[in-house]
Amino acid sequence: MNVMNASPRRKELTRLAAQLFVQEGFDRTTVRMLAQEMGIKSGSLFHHFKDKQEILAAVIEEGTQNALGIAKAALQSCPGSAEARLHAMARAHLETLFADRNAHVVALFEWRRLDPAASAHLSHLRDAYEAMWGEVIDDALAEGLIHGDRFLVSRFILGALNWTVRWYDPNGPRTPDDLADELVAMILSR
Amino acid sequence: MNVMNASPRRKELTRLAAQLFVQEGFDRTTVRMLAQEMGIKSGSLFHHFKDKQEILAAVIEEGTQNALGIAKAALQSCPGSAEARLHAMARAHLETLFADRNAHVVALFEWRRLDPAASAHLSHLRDAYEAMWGEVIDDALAEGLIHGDRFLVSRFILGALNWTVRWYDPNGPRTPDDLADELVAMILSR
DNA sequence: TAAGTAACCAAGCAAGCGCTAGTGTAAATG
DNA sequence: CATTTACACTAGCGCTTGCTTGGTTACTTA
Repeated sequence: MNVMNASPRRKELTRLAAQLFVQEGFDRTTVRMLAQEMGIKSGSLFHHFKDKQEILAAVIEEGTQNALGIAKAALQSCPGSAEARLHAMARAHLETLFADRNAHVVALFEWRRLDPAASAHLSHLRDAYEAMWGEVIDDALAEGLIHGDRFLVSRFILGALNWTVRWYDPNGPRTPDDLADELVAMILSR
Repeated sequence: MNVMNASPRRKELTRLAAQLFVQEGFDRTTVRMLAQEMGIKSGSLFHHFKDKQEILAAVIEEGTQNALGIAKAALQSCPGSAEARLHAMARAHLETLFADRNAHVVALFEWRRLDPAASAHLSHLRDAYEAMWGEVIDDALAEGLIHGDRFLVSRFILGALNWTVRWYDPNGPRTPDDLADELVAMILSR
């Protein structure tokens, strides 16, 4: 059953589940499909995960933890100006968004399928991540780099960034960093 | 069966369906739930709609048609500057987004559940809507109101606007127009 | 070498799914 | 008055769902 472990096997199964959840949506993904993708039979799945819900929670937790880690690293290695930190956060956001694209798409669009217990637990992770954004945006506002309402600016920026998963093509001419820089340039007061 | 009619009865059923699709998601909404919400038995549902897919298509078509109508009206009654048209489009977008919030949430987050035929048909409507945005943004770029890549700017703006359905509280202190104005202010080059 | 454990499988259950068939009835239409 | 149309009903078919059961296999450790 392995309630909260992170064996390599389970990590790999989680990765495959994320892929299927994106392709089909959580509800339409059956345990039989998941098992087939993993090369096992559907019964065996329940050795690794308590139930289907736990697979969803594992996928979302994985993505959110990675986002937190990358954002922290980005800010730590960037003690510069508020403008530099704004750039760094935007880049970090898109970096993790496309490095773990499947997990993040699931987190963004299948969150509501979580049962209340899992949702409550994962909300804390997400809140911690958004709090980091809040600080960076506060500093940018304080320095006059951008103008507007603290809350609205945060939501608009995160909305524009998150929505990229719906249209960004990694095989196109632009890198995620290009997107981040262009968005920051667009909102900076000049 | 009523393949493509728009009787008042059917419109009301579509509205109720949109509400349930938002609450539960399309896949988890059963025909029995839909029927109960409509005050009829599940079998009777198939007198109004050919199948469950058609209900989804009706919901999305309703929302998209309204968006098109409102945007056209907004631009027609606003032959002013590019800046005024930008404001008008942003306001129109949020106006329809929250006037028909359920339908638009379904359109934004359940689009992939459409079968290919319905998706192809509705894509044209959506493309027509996005083309209107494209023109307004082109004009704003030409006049130097905003700067950046035509494609990216469009995506960022629509992303920020669409994402509002995930956090906007109509009982809060802000009106949709407030949001639209604040977003436009944020991206205008000053 | 014996015990323990992680990983897996075949089979299947109870519940729920979308949808169909066939029927009844009241109002609109010729 | 006869017919059609719109809308609703009951009953259930055929299938899929998440999950369980009872057991086997392969590897690690004492």
